[in-house]
Amino acid sequence: MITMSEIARLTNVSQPTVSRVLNGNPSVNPEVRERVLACAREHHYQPNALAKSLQGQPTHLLGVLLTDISNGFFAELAKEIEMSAKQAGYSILLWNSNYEPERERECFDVLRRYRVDGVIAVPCRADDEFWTRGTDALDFPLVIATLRVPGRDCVYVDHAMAGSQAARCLISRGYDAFAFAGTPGEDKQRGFLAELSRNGIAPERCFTADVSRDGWADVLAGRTASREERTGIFTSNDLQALELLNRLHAHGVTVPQRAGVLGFDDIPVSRYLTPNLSSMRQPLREMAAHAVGQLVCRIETPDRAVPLDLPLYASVIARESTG
Amino acid sequence: MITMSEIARLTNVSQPTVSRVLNGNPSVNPEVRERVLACAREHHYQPNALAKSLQGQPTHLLGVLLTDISNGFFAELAKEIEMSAKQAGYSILLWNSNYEPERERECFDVLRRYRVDGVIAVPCRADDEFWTRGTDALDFPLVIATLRVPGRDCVYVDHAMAGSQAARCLISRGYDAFAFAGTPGEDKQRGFLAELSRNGIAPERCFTADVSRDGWADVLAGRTASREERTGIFTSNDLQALELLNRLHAHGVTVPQRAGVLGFDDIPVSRYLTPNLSSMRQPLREMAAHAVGQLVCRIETPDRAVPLDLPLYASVIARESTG
DNA sequence: TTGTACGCGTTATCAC
DNA sequence: GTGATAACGCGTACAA
Repeated sequence: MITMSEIARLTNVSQPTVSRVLNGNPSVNPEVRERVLACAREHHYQPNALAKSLQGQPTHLLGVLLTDISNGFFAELAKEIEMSAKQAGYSILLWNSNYEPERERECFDVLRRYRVDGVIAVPCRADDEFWTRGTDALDFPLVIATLRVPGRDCVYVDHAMAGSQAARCLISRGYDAFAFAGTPGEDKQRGFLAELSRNGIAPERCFTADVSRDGWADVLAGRTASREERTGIFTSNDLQALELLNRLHAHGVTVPQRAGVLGFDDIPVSRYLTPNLSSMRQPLREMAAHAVGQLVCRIETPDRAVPLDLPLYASVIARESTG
Repeated sequence: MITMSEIARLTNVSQPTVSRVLNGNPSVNPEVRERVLACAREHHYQPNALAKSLQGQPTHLLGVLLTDISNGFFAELAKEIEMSAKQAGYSILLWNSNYEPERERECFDVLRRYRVDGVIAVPCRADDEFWTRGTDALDFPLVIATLRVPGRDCVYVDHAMAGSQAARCLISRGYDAFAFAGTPGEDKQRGFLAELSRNGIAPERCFTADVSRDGWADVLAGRTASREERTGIFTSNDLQALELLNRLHAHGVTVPQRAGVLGFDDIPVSRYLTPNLSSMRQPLREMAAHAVGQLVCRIETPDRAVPLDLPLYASVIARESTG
């Protein structure tokens, strides 16, 4: 790959002059400028970004640490991040943790080696001290996406609020029994139960299916089939909703008549199902744009940057499965 | 971020000695070694990968150019590539072309700036001269994934063969009318028709629905509903299959009794549908492993590298939708 | 075993 | 307007 010195040699000028030309410095003889530019074009010159960064210049590299990019949700997020970053002039170094905390640390070592200007991360767990210790001397700004980590810059969807919206949706559709499928204790469940409570429905009347247990969908479907009431079910993500629809069908429970199902994430296939799956959409593009924006702000104008703790809101996409 | 020179200063040795310690060169006084290592650990030293590469050392960066990572198929591919690359000691610079050829060229400029050691690419179109001109002086080895580009290293699934397998599957299930949904002229269609032909079924008897036309699924479903025969339908990807299942349902066509549906890509949701969607699975992991392997071989042992043009084969995953 | 000197490609600071 | 020159962090001769 051709270098500035090489162009200088070929055009009989000094290397700094080449640098001036290529960086648009006006104080260069027009003739020389043309000669140099022509030579650079001819040889497809591209500046060595690595050498630049040796002089303390930014690398224009952003590390993006995800748990699992094969998950459609994170894949979409990655795409939005990549697009926002590209627009801001940054390239993406991608890393999957596969939900293994050790991988996360490994990632940081590697990203430091490449002197990335900043990192956007989706931690495996928000409560890991690796992420929470805000005082840790990091070599670059870090923005957390999809999770709230107090004391750090973060953009995330308010899952408790989402749970609450889900409850309101199911209540308004006339369901009179309720169930939640997900991980007991998670924010979506808390919000869901709280909203039911506010509407005079005791939390005990809401059955929770722990999706980490095999056969949870079968159990929940069976339970739904055996009851008189119409059950409104909120699942923690769309794949779980699909599995549940499948089991409900097997148990002869009609959707949305006997049971309503509301998923989460609004994966692309939702709209093609029979019945179409109602779901909740996270504002992915906004999340990505805010994350990149905050990161770039921290990088380029650190003094003007202010801490960011930005909850965004999911929205209900009502289709057939909730009537 | 601490540098070797800085460690040298703190430990009262010269910078090259630090270099020797950190690179495991044995000819260093054990005491000095300990002192240096301790200092390095204390300050979380990480070598500057960029400075290394300035001396002609590899960057250990691989460019990965995809059309659209938000597509579940490419997301999975990206994950497998990332895993293989990580194992081989490389990191990933990710870029989406969004199916825009100009973006592809842009990508190459950027990747050259970062002096990536090699690139794995999924071109928008295999016939673009940008990809086919094998003589183009590239600055790094390039491996094409998912598409065959004659004269270049490539790993891909044989789509014509896949079409043929699809036909055999549907024939064996007793369907006696056939349809293909996809882009007219694509390899899968060619293979599908050829295999039907070999089994005494004239290509004219196979209806092709052009998925680029709005309402194709409705048309195909209507046509299927109006016929006596049981129709075996092969779709170019699973999302199309989902849309079709939806329309077939609307037209009262029972699956798999009156129509069989075989998708392509085997996206994760397939198994949760009612009926479960039969599909064809591409060997993603193998494709990624071969691509990375070939690339690493070209990078690290260029003399031993031989051209690669490797067709892989998709396999039918028979579920309920084909009976 | 250790230190000195140099070069990689670039930017920046000087003189001229 | 232009060309020396130093500096960035590192590896590698070579010298001691």
